[in-house]
Amino acid sequence: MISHTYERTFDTDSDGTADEPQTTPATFDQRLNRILSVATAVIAREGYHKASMRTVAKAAGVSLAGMYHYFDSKERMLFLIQFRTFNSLLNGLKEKLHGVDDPLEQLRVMVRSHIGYFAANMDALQVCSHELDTLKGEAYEETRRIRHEYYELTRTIVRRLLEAQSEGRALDQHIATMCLFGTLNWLYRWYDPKKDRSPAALANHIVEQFLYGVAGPGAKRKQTA
Amino acid sequence: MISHTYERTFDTDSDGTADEPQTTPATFDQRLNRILSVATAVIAREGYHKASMRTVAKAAGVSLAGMYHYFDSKERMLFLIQFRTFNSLLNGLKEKLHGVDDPLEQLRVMVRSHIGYFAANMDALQVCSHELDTLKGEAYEETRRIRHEYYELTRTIVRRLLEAQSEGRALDQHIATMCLFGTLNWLYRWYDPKKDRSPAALANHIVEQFLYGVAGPGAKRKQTA
DNA sequence: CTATTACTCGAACGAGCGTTCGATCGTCGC
DNA sequence: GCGACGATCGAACGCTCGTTCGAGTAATAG
Repeated sequence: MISHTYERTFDTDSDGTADEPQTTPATFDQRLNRILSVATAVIAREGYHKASMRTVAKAAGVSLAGMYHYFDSKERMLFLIQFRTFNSLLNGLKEKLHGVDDPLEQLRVMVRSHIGYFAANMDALQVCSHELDTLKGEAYEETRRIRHEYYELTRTIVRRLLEAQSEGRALDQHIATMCLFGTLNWLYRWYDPKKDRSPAALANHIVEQFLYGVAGPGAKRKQTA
Repeated sequence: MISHTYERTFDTDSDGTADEPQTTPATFDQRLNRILSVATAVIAREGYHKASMRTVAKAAGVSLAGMYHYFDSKERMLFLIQFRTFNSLLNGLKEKLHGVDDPLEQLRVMVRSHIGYFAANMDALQVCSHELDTLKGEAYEETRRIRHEYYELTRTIVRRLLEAQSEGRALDQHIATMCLFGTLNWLYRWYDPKKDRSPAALANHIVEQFLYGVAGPGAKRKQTA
């Protein structure tokens, strides 16, 4: 009853159209997913430390004690949210990147994938961006591994982009990548897909700006003081 | 004993070399500043909601009850930290921007100023970036006003930069500005002035990349799918 | 029919929280 | 000398927190 908490199916379609009759109204995973989804919304709104298990339980329609049949602690609840989100994000990117070789197109795919995922899972990505350093110990390391893989994937794209332009500019690939992540991870502070322009349009804008800057391609350079 | 809490001197040099003999070891403002400085460090490390008044008091070398002679609540303590930081940041930028007319040079000044301030006040800027939505009501509005002025100042620079290049690219000034802020506000997650390159070098990199992108000036364009 | 299992919950525990109270100690104006 | 005041603190209050416990229910297996 402890170790089963996240070894079960990931990426459930979250749709209970099974062929079995409704002996139980939902499977364990479906109920777990619903609680995690509610918890994600609450934590996104109030922050991890301020959000209480009581609030989440009430919002999810279960008792306080009932929560502890799905995870053994509040910290593990956050871990599940982050782990699943990072996993989805990474696997989605890997999938969409399959067969794409041109680094410029790879960048487009990466940014579109990230912003698309953000638009579809705003709360989850907000929690992942905001509570990056909240987890401790082993749980932190486990999420860090996934994030690092996501980072390496992106940095490789950036490196190839930087190599493609052979001018003497010494742009550091690590800094360039972190600037891109800064742009993307800051989205949750201001971007609202329902009010602002579409995710696709935003992705195009960000790619364009990341590639050619605000001064535009072919702009005359001034020396750097 | 309530209303005096932040109408006093800002921008204190935080250096207690007064000419008076040491009747009291420090003035009220100096002690307040020291407590706020310690509180900033603790909040930067643990986050606002997890950081307790007891922890801050212990770290500052005062009793728990003694804290409440300097601010009437924990929330006001955070407000003071944020208000003073945003004020310093904004006033510093305004000052450095004085007499600079070229928008390209203005951008350079803005990024240098921001990163310079960050390197000198990492904890404060981390707290301001991370706890942006923690304050509520009037206190939130007051800090928002300063942030908005800082934003407008930057957006004007970006707008003039975008106007300078008359090509048909439709880069949105708001999005472009938020991308820049994303890059800058995300610094606290990865940049360490003691290990990484100097603030000046980082500022140059970011300006260069923001202006001309990673594909470089004069790069051949491909149409956007 | 019975024993087991999965699940849910009300109630409580102990710890930590922000804040307040009342007393104490110096320092200064008078 | 003395009352007022700024500053400080130990102790406590009331509350919320994460977590646990034990009882209860319904479905399942033998």
